[in-house]
Amino acid sequence: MEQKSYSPKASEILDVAETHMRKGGFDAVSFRDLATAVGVKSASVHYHFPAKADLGQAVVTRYRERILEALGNPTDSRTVAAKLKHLFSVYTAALETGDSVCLCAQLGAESRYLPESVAAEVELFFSAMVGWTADAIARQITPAKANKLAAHIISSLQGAMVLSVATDSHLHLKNTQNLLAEFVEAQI
Amino acid sequence: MEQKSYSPKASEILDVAETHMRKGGFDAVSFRDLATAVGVKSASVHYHFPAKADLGQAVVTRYRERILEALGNPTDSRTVAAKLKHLFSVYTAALETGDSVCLCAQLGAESRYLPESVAAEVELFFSAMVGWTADAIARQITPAKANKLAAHIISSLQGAMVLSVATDSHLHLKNTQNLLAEFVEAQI
DNA sequence: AGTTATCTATCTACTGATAGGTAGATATAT
DNA sequence: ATATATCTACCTATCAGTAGATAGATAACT
Repeated sequence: MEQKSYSPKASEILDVAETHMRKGGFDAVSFRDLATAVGVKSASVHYHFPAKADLGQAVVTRYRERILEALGNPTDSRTVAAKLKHLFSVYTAALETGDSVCLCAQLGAESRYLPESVAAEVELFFSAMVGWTADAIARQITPAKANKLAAHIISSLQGAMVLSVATDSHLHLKNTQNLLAEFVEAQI
Repeated sequence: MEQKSYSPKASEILDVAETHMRKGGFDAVSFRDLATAVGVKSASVHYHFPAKADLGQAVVTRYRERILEALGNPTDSRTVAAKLKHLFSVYTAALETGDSVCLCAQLGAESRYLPESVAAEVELFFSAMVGWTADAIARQITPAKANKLAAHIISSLQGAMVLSVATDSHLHLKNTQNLLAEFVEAQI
């Protein structure tokens, strides 16, 4: 997993693109708007990211790498409860910085209309998140059971983000986290 | 809740708009595409729905009415398990007919970029769904607890739809339904 | 000389929206 | 019954704005 590095301007472009994409989806981002936001012309944005699919892919890849790095090692010595709490805090922070859903909740929903390369990255994000969570909760339970529980946890968190944004009440995410914690405790 | 009635052509337009909107969001629908699909000119689509916000609002309203009608009375004599099973079947059917997420998972994610009137309808959809579910599971538990549990159920189902579409594996929805059923059973 | 990062200028295609017109059905008034 | 008016559902034609993308020039740094 070599972390690709971007020039300062390219990073800036990715920042703006990510923010807009999270709020309005892939089509809510335009080369002109990006260019204006970072102080260049649209042709220069094409220089850094030749086609829009390249831009989308870069945004999602960087997003995944950043989140997974923030999550840390799922098999370290922390307790299951502590890891779960950490996972929750990452979701809460994502919701609060920007008042928008997870990038991949947005793009995942419109998966069928995305360039294939972008959709593949989105799928990879979800696999990685479920994988991390399964590793984090694996103890006495079987791997199969851990996987199912992990998929449910990620699904619930993603959905709760959508409801939080759509109903303008961030309590939905908190509520789902509380009930998930209770449920997982009983399962492990 | 007076059910608004549309002319055959207007209904046809709403059908196509709903399908496209579920797969690609609000901006994935264009007046020209709709017109071509139903065999008229774009100006005629504007005749039925003057502005795009009107179209979006109509699509969401009709969607909510249809789903709630399919759900039936949440306080009838069926068992809680039977009602929950019915709710699940509505979600499964929605996913399978069209291989796309719930209309409001899509629009809810991009809530901040929608015309206000459309966003309000999306919010109403979620309120209605949580309300129905809270009524359906209310028994010995307090209304406050029923509401929290209901919100969690709807959140989880919405998120599971997103993962199902994004990872192209409808098992996510089934998995979440299984675990939800287990959790709710233990709570009531 | 080659690479990097930008520019100007332009292209085609598409967006939502509007103005103004028309054929045919329906309703009202004489 | 007949003439007049209104309504429905479409049409043609057009608008200004924006989309992604490209060609070719320029300047700076290695």
